[in-house]
Amino acid sequence: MTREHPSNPVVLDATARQVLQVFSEKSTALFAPEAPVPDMDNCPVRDVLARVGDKWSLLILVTLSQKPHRFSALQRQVGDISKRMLTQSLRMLERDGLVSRQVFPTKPPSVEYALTALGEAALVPVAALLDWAAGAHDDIRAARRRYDAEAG
Amino acid sequence: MTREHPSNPVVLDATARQVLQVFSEKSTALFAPEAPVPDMDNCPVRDVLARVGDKWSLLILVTLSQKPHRFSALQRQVGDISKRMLTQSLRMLERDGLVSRQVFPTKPPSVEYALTALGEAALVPVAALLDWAAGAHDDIRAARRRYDAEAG
DNA sequence: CAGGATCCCTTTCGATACTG
DNA sequence: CAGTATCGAAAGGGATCCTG
Repeated sequence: MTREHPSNPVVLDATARQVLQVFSEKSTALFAPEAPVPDMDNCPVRDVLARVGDKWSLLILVTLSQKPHRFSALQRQVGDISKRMLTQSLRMLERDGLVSRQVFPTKPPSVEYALTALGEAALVPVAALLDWAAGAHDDIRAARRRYDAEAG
Repeated sequence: MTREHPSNPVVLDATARQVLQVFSEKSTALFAPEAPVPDMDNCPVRDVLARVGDKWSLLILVTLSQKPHRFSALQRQVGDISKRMLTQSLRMLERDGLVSRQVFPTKPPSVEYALTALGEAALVPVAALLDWAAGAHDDIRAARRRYDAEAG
């Protein structure tokens, strides 16, 4: 955060402009100096990308899209996630309103996690991205082999 | 990777099944035992998610979608990225065939980076995700306020 | 059962200095 | 200009132990 930024903003189309503005921490480098710097709590793109990009959130969401799960069942389903990370990931997802948490005061207690409507909606564009990724797999692997082959 | 996995696979629909299979390192916990364990080089979803989720790749792709950029111009546009991370990110994107790199043997040398067709195609589902994120921003922030308000 | 707290190792990434 | 090399701080994340 210490580097200097020359003021040479270029013309970006509206979509990319918005995307960059909400995404970049230092978007002032890309826009007029008087534009307000979006703080991190104000950046939905970084928020969403952080969830999508982290190790477990997406896997949890997809698992919950099948049906609601209790904590332990969720851990078994996801596979090799630790209780620590499962708890932590669920808290973030719950805080963002993507997952609901319902406690049943039985003995011993049971807690059921489920997708909210917002969580289900989130999976729509995510699924599209995953589909693209699956489709582009061959191309990516081919490019990778070419790259590694020359001057490896 | 040391935890044990009971063999209680559940029924998942085909899409989620594929997503989970390519995504989860321990997908054997979710599928039949005889299913081949996808190695990491064979997992396009993790690959793509790693690019989408990391700190700079997406910003670089969006910047390049405007027009090809030289190294220094790209660094200025992105904002507060270090040369180290810019180089590293570009190498990964180039290796995956999303970005092309062309060297002009001038003095001093100049290098131009541009999106490939694959890179442009990748931005389509990514843009959809970003659009959703922008649209869901208010809902997410509202949920967050509610969560933080109660028992903060 | 559903976590919280703690420890510690690994990876990530920024800063800095140097090179063809 | 376009990188490479090295270092250290910070974050991510697993293992383990403890609790209502």
